[in-house]
Amino acid sequence: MAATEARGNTRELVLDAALASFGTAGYDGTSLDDLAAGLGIRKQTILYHFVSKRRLLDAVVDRCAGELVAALERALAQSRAGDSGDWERVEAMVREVFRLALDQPVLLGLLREVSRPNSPGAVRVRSHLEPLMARARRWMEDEMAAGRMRRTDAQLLLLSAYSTVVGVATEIEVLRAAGVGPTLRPVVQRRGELLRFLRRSLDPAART
Amino acid sequence: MAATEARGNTRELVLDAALASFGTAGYDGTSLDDLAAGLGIRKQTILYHFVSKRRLLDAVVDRCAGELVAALERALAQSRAGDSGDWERVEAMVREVFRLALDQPVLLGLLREVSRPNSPGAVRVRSHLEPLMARARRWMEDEMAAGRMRRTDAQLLLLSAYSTVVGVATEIEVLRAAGVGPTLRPVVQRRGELLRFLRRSLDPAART
DNA sequence: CAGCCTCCTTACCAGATGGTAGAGAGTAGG
DNA sequence: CCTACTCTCTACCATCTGGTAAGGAGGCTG
Repeated sequence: MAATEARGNTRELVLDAALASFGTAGYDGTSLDDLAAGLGIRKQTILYHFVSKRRLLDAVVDRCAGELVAALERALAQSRAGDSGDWERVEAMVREVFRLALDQPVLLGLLREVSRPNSPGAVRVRSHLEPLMARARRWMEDEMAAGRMRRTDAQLLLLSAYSTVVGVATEIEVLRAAGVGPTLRPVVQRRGELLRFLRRSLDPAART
Repeated sequence: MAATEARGNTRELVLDAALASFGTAGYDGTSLDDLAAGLGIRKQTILYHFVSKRRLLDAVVDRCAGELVAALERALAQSRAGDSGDWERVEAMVREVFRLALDQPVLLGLLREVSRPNSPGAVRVRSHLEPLMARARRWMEDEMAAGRMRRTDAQLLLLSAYSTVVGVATEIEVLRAAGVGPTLRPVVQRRGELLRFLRRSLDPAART
């Protein structure tokens, strides 16, 4: 018992620290001992809550994916409220994702770590993202069929957008490594590029 | 003595395997034992040639950086031979880098691994890239001063281009993870985006 | 042959890692 | 008061890690 504050939220604190560590040091580069030491607790406390390191990663991924889904759901609901066109809806989603990423840069770190081919978290992330992707894809294909969207390869477009977001993570880190200070501008630029790319690909009213 | 083929090139074989493993499994995720086992040799043979795991990574990075520099030097020489304008020269360099990346996708894996914040190889890569970047930056700033290039933040532009290349690495992996087959098209697309971006930023003759 | 050098090996180790077993402390309910 | 449950701890372990020490086999040179 730490006797300090933080009574029942050890679990959450561990998740926070794990998210940060997995995102920066990577899964292999994160040791439970170090993680615990950073929190002033013992490694076994972590294992009590999460059973194994692997499951801890899963829990971190689950929580983050939950936040992402919630954010997207919110953006979708809002853009549905106003009778927006397809393009406005797409833009709202993209902006929401970037907002989430800028609010919590650690999320990007995890995303990048987990996008690595042999990452233990990759399958878990996939299981969360796949339904989202499939849903988005179906929607896009319906809109295309209805002539409200320009015809294009929906899956490839979605994956490209996804990679762009992951790429933002690396860009932020590259910039920080190079000693460039506030990283807002390039991120906003990437967002602009992505939006332009999507618009060009999807919006029937956009110039080719 | 393996008694098989491969006499004096054990060193190169180790470098090849290490490049692949560092690029996919990461530095921490690569064990010397596994690396050696994959080559049918003993871990100590690796250590004989490279002294330590860290130095092995350095050697891998050095070799890759050497290839990159050579490729860029070649592209530069060629574009100097013809009396190309600035923009043609920039384009030649970009195309050369992408060509190298497509020829040897493993290079991208390493680049991504080593672009991670706390990566042991990060400093080594920086020491290779910094002179290149500084040189490019000086050149660009000269051209800007002479009015042959549009004025912009040279460093930010270079870092952005760099991130784009690293981003290509993640994109390829994302696509492969999603089961999308030949990854040529999206890569070419990224190259096109980068070239367009650079042209817009640099070429005085380009449309805004 | 002797000596040296290169290359790869076996033998071994200290430290870190993820994980197990079980006890202690606090709290709630009967 | 006793029991049961939750949470954290100490103690311990098997395994894997990068790394050291030393030896053997082959080739070159004196």
